Amino acid sequence: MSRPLSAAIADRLSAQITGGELTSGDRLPSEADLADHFDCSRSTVREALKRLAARNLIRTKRGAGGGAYVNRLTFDAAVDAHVVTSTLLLSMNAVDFETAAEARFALEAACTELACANRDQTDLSALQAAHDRLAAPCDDEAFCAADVAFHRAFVDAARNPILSYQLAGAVEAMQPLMNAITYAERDRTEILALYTQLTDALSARDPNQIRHVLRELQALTIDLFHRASARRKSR
Amino acid sequence: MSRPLSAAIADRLSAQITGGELTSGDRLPSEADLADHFDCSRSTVREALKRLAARNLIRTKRGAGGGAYVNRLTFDAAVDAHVVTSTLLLSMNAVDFETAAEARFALEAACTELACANRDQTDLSALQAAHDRLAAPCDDEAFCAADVAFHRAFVDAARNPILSYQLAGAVEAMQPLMNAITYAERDRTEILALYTQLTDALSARDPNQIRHVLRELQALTIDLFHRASARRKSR
DNA sequence: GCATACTCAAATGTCAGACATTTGAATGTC
DNA sequence: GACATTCAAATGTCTGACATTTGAGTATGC
Repeated sequence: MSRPLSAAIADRLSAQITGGELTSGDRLPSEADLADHFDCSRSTVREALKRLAARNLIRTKRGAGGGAYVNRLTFDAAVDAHVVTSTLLLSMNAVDFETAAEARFALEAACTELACANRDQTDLSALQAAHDRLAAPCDDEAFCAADVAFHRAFVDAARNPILSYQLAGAVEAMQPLMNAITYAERDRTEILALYTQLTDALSARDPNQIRHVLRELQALTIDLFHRASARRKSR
Repeated sequence: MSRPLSAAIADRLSAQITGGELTSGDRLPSEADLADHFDCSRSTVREALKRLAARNLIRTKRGAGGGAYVNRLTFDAAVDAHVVTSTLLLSMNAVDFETAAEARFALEAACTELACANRDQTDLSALQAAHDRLAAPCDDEAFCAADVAFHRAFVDAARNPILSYQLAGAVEAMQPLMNAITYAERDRTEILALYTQLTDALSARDPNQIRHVLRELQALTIDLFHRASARRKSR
């Protein structure tokens, strides 16, 4: 029995869902029925169902009319999963900082044109609000959270949910790495100045200026990182 | 008991892994020990472990010296997960084609600069190979596979694994939607001509030309889609 | 001394049956 | 018609058992 039965059952059910045979809102048979159908015990079926639940493919309800229902995958849930995976990937694979920063800013630059074309007054407000929180005196954790909010506000300005979803992974997964910088480097005025320029450029719908600021931001980020690691090494 | 115990246990273990308390290669206690520690039955622990396994956080081995080991998340596994999630997200949320295409080509454009800077002879060969497979007479499925290979070769030319990982979701998740086009639209010469231009532009390290071709590709893709759906409606 | 075969114990994988708990729906009462 | 009661269908959990896998130690044969 090389492959556990519970995994095989999970695969078959999962294929039915991803393949469209079972669609959002459908109810799976009860655990007892599934056990009967797959000719195994209820525990085995349960383990299979837990695998699906962990991947957000189903949700289970107790009581009468309960059971396992095919989940509609929401953007929020997908973003969460993507962020977790990306973070883990970075932390487990010794990706060097410059590669990560390069990817991050390249992806962010991908939003430039669309953000200029589609940005709204609410986007500018969100950007400004995040900027204000960054400028106010705050602890490192709050600063980082506001930093993420700033970048997400920029991405969201493109008004393309797919793009926002894809980039959330890149932006938020960098957070632990960025933390290493801001925790060490207390002088945040340089970053803030560039953020101001970015906000202004988006307000003016000036893609070239945005690209310019992003390049500078990337250079500054990498520079800060090198300064931080040099200081760490010298101790 | 609002939240199932098995889910709570899964959360706690998962937090230990993502939080770095348990790192790649570490062995979790045996199911019996965990059951003892969490003061619950072995079945409940098992359901929690299956949840972790489904998310690729652990792998389990049977026999002596077996048990649950913290998995090292590989790029391949992360890409797979990302593609599945992205595909599901698109199929379950009635995203209109133009939004998806817009996101896809914006992301692809994000690779332009890096691809021009870092592209290698092997990248050009991979691109050419995919192009050849596209040009040869082949069935729709093979055409689509080669199409994906072409786009991934372009992305990989940026030589940034993080970027490749992020974009795999966008490129492959579009596949089902693209299928709808190529299956209907047999004339592939237009696409192939643009692909040739893209290959040449990358060979010449000409970012402006690449951006131009990508814009044309996006326009063509959307146009093909409209033609296909108009034809579908007229029947 | 070395290779092979055997045994053993520690784990996970599976099963069967039981009970607890939740919850919507049917039913009954006023 | 509004409210309380009962019921049955599910999931959630527990217990104990057995099957299976597998590495490590041990014995055997040469």
